[in-house]
Amino acid sequence: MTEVKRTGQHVRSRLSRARVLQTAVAVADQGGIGALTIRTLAQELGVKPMSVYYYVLNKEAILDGIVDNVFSEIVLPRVGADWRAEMRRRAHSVRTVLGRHSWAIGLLESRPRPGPATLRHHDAVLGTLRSAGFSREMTAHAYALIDSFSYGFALQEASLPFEAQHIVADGSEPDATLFTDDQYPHMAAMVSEHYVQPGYRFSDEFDFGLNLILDALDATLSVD
Amino acid sequence: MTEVKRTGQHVRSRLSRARVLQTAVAVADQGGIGALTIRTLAQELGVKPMSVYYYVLNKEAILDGIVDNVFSEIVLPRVGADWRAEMRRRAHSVRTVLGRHSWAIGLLESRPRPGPATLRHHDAVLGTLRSAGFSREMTAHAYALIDSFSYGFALQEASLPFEAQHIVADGSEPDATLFTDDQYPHMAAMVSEHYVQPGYRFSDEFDFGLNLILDALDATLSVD
DNA sequence: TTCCGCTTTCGTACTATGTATGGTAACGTC
DNA sequence: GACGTTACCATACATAGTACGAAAGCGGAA
Repeated sequence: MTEVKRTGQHVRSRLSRARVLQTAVAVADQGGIGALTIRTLAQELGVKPMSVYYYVLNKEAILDGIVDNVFSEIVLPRVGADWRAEMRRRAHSVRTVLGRHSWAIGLLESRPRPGPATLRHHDAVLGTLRSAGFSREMTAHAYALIDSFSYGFALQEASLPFEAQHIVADGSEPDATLFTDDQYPHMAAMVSEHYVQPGYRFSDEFDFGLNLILDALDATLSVD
Repeated sequence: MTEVKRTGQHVRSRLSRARVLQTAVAVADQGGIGALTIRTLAQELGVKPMSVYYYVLNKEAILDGIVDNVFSEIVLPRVGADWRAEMRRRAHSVRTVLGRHSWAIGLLESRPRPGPATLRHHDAVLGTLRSAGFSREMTAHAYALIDSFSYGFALQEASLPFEAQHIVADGSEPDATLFTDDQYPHMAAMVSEHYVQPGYRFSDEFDFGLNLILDALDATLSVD
């Protein structure tokens, strides 16, 4: 199970906080956050359960840690560069990363203590907006708005009841009964006439919303 | 503990799916979602643990159910009425309700099967937008945008690291070290010069973002 | 009243999980 | 080689969800 080690030299498989967190992310990615238990984590690490407690205080600390790990995957906007391009790049990164680790979205609500990567991230966003000429007030506005949209979009994507896959892959219409139901006429109409239409992908809504927001924010800059 | 019952008449405390879910919401509101266990729930219902399984398939079903219960608290937009007023009213309701039951935000990600209240809700939103004159395409855009913002804002509020309470009530500055740190200069500046300033409340950002979004959506209507 | 069958509630017990407590093994240093 | 420090682990306990099947309450039929 463990690796060979030579005099004073560990060849591999040395535990560390970083390895614990990385592996925890991998486990959650694979089986959802519910699959992340101390025991599965230890197994994946090739180690016995109690060993992980040498590197982490408790499971809560692991959750805090992996959320911060996820944040570290998000691309940092470059302070001083064109703010729209940077904000767009970052927003797309948020969506991609939170899509890859959708369990992290659910963890956000209940984790009020940000880690270093999270702070570094926020710092870069604020810096980019400020250096673009936004006032402190407008920076706060823009920051809350862009993040709300990005997180909320990721949250919606994670909980989508119908996905292209379902609809296409599933021979039988998926819960069509639910939507075709007369109880929800507008929904039924939108689903049949728009959402399930060939070209439609919910993910495309991201760019629409983001552009609308960035345009409107941009407008406040030139007025100012 | 249980109530008196007369011949054929139960005076109170009869279990039911509705009562189970209501109580579950109450328990989660009080102690967080972590406090919601079958045993605490049963206790609160004045019943033994296994009794709740007569009304619910399993704990997952309870979680699905309470999320739908939360949605039922959100005010429905009135189809046909002034869409901006209705959307604003609904968005505020979303924020209020999700603020009251912030554990529900974390549950959303992982619960792709909406309940009846949720569907009714979405139906009303879609109907309101459609009857306001938005095309199907624009309705889909607007719907995704408004909801992303609302959910995301609630999510951010739930995970705010600094709250007026903390800052005011806590004699000792709360983790001021974190923010004053030179590592995060822009953040430190924004915190000290804006966020902790007397008049500032994060919750006010909601109206800014919402107005910006509604204005921009409105503009597409008149152009059309 | 007694019996019966249905609905509702519960007792017991098994498995999984987080983790407290205190080992034990490995390793660098003298 | 002895020893303190670091890294890992064995055991055990409290708490979780819930399978399984029994019991208790009820309305009506006999």
